[in-house]
Amino acid sequence: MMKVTASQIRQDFNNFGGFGQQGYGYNVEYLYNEIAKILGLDKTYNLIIVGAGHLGQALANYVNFERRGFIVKGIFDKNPELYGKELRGIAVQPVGNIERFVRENDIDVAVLTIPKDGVARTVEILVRCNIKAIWNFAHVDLNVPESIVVENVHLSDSLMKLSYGIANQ
Amino acid sequence: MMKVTASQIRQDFNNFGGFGQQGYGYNVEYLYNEIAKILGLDKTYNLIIVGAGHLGQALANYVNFERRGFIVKGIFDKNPELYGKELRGIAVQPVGNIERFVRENDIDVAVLTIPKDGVARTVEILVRCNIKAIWNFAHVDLNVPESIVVENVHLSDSLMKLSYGIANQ
DNA sequence: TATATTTTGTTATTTTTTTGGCAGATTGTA
DNA sequence: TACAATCTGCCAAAAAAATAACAAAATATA
Repeated sequence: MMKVTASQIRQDFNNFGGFGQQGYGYNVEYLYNEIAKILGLDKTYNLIIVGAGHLGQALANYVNFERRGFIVKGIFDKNPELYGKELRGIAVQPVGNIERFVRENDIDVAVLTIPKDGVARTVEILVRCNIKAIWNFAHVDLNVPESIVVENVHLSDSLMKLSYGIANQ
Repeated sequence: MMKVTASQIRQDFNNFGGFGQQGYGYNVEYLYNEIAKILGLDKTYNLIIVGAGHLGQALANYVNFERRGFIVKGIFDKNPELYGKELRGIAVQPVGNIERFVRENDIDVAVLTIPKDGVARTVEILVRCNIKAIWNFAHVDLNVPESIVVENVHLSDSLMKLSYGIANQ
């Protein structure tokens, strides 16, 4: 189903340890929980969304956040018309509040869903208040210290992969 | 800047041919266009968006589609309240219209931004009317013939990668 | 003009990843 | 109880990818 060989799955697992029992198999529930621990899904993290456009709103309503241990604490935008608008019970705030909010609410992760012109300044602020990680949906690569975890979602790249797929059957 | 060695870039290019001139270098504009051709970005494709929720709306307003040769021709949703609502000048239609629309308008690509319960039925319809490719934002893997190009954007996976990154510095 | 420098294409080497094979451990069956 | 059958962990082999090295071709410099 996953288009992966049994051998590869065993090798991959064994990079983190042995989770099964020879001759018997894997206990699926135990394995699932162990993988969750490896991925850090047993911990919870506080999160803010920067950019309350369509994508930001889609993510704010993204149910899986909680399931993965990410708790949406704040939403920010530079558009005054959105101030106070509630998404899942959380009011949109001005981006000027980010620095104080992150420091006071122990925020770990920022989701970036803003146009690229605002990215550099926003990232600077996030770095200054010691954010741990950035989930980056902006179409630029971020310039941050090594210690900050960045996970990019570059939809442009994905679209170009699709295009290549069509062009080559 | 890209954290890739010069050697690797040369190797990668040479999988598709030689684009430079020894001793002189690469003509950047020529190289850019050649890569665009390889990726199929010189052609245009007709596209529909299935699911006009926040994510669908975000993508409908996604400016880069046109730049990459993808033209949004139709938007569909099952929620009657959205019927007729215009996004970038295109009215949302009932999902029941998909089959006829795809056949009549020579649609190449479908963007799936619907909850997972509706996916199987929708994919069946898309396969039946010979869609070429699916850009899949739904949180399930699709069951389609080999000949159909599928590009998955699994945000859950990305979020778990982020989690792993934080858990391991 | 001769020589040094730069830069790509290509081949060789090294490293990494994937696959294959088998021993050890457990369950099922005659 | 003996013998298959099944399934994981681990090691070996094969394949793939990344890196290194160098020749060929162009420019820059003395």
